[in-house]
Amino acid sequence: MTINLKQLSKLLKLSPTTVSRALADYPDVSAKTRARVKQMAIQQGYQPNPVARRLQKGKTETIGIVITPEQNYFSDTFFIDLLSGISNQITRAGYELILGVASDEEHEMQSMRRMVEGKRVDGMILTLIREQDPRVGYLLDRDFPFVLYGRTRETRPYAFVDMDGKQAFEKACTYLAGLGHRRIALLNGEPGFMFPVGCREGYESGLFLSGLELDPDLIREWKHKDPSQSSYRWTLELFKNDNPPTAILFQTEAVNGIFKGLDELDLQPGKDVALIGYDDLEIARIHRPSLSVLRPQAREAGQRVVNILLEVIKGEDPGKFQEIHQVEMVIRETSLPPS
Amino acid sequence: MTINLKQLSKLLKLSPTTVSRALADYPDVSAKTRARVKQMAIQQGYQPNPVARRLQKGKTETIGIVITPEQNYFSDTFFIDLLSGISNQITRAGYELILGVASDEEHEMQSMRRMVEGKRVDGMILTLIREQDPRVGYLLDRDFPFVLYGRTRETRPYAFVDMDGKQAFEKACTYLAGLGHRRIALLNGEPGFMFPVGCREGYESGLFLSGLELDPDLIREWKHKDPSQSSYRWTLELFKNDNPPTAILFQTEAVNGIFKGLDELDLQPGKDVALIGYDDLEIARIHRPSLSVLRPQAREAGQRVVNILLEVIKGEDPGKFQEIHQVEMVIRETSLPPS
DNA sequence: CACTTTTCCCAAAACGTTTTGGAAAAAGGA
DNA sequence: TCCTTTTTCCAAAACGTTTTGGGAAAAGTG
Repeated sequence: MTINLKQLSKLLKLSPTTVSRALADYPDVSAKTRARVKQMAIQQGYQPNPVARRLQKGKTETIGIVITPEQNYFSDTFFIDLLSGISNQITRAGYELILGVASDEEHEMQSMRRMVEGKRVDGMILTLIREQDPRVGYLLDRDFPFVLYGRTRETRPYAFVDMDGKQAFEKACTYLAGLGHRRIALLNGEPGFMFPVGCREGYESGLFLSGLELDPDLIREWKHKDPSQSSYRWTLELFKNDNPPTAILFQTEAVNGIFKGLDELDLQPGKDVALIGYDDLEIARIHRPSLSVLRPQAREAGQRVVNILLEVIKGEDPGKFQEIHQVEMVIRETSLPPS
Repeated sequence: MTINLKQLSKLLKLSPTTVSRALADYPDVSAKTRARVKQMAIQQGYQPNPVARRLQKGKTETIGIVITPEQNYFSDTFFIDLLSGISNQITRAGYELILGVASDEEHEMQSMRRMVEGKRVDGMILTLIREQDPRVGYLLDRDFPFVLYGRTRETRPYAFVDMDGKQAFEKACTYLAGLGHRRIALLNGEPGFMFPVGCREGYESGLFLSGLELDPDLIREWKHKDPSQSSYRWTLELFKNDNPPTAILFQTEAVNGIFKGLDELDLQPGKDVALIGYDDLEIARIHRPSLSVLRPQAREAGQRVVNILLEVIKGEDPGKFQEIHQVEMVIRETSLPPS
């Protein structure tokens, strides 16, 4: 069916060596034959067999990622944007992306080990990072290239691309305080993961900068397994408070539960309670009133993750690549002053 | 770092041939040495280099899939369930899943061609199938193994796993008619794709079986690019009708727009208008009133797709594998009799 | 015991590239 | 013209497996 290096070289009356080197633009093949080779290669539709090249080069030209749908509530756009950016750059580099789907933490590790120890990938991309993440230690221990989308508690240097959740929540919090809100609640992500840590820091820092007191009653976490239900219940509890909040910060994934809770309490989103979510999901744009959000640039982040990983695979020092991306705030209709 | 076949065989004082054959359970190696080899392999953590094996075997042991997030509104659970079933079986077979992410139809084809012509995969899985789908012709023309999740208009035999949309919508339609509904609307998927064809057939057949007239005013399509907005606008239009419907059938992806439209019209879902969606997304379960749905078993379908593809790769006749899976109906709170 | 069959193992080839280490031919320098 | 340098090409090795095609030793058969 498709042509071979040997067959191609026979056609050209050249050695496979020369053909290979011509295609790779080595200087020791004359411009004339190089052109001749390239033309014939195109004409014959020659493409080097990637498996053979991988064997010879000792590289798989492949990058692995493991997703955990059960834990990571699959926000319609966020993760797909990230994946899209990742895939984009990987293809551009002539690499392959292999995907593992795991149901829980244990299978996640198992799937990753299969890729790493089975020599199936040159590098790993990690998402949904925990505060103590065994994957990071594992990869550092065997000096295997990887990049985190997120951060973890680890003293050894490693490469990561993270969204500045702290800055984002600080910005949202001071913005609301600037509007006159004095009671601002935080519905944070599940404990154990790293991202909510930054969110909380930003929230506390925002309160502090605005001269507001921290009230532990206004902070709670929702569960990955059941974002809507857990946030719904919390919303109801929240307003049993003698001194209920006038604004809520949260991750947009949990918005359905909050809407439902507010609806039940006859509170109008935006009017009676200001809302700012993290992640610009579709629901945020189509809901009436439309939801003010913090918008991370997931696609760009995905591209950076890959570019960095390729550098690390080349042997660059991972510690050099530690990026924290700013998050923009999009003001829509749910961030009004208190009534 | 990790051990080699040659190194392992040296350790065992055997030839690489024998070690390889021992591990592959060939009968021409004695039980004793086979046990010895296996034990040592485990002890040394030997794993055959997949790239080398692939070269020798002339198989990539890899399956490709291309997703198009822009077109395929990524329902939180449906596609992930499918992917999860796919990944599951692929891993079990010792294969790899490589993922392409394309932004549109053109890139979708391009990404697939890269996998096929670049000899990067042994087979392809296709989703989101169009009525006239160039991918199918392309793959049939070069006799390349593939399985469709869905169907297309193509006379040559090919393997597919499809959900019985016709049966599902017929069931939902007759159920609603049985409750006394006489005006049942259909908000269908985007034309050009194959799935909505079956939905419409089922809808029409359901009307017919219930002795109801078909009213073209009650049928419309939403857009993949913008499910909520398009369904929202249609909902508003629908009830401008002199003789508005008392029930709506639709794909759950479009539910947000419908809810929004009904809310604006002061119509209560379930009470004033019965609703049955296709796909059991999270929103269906958490919404109050909870949404009655048609529930395809995406995970099982994904597993079947892979098992079939592996058979086709082995050389089995694709025409033998044409499966249509039944879809169950889950009655919740939005399918009451008309008031 | 001589012959055949079975058991157990292995050397060499093959998969399709890229890299290594020249070598022949052409060009340049005196 | 002879020697050196540059240009241009290539044979052979290597990557790590599996498969092919035996071959020697052990076991069975008469």
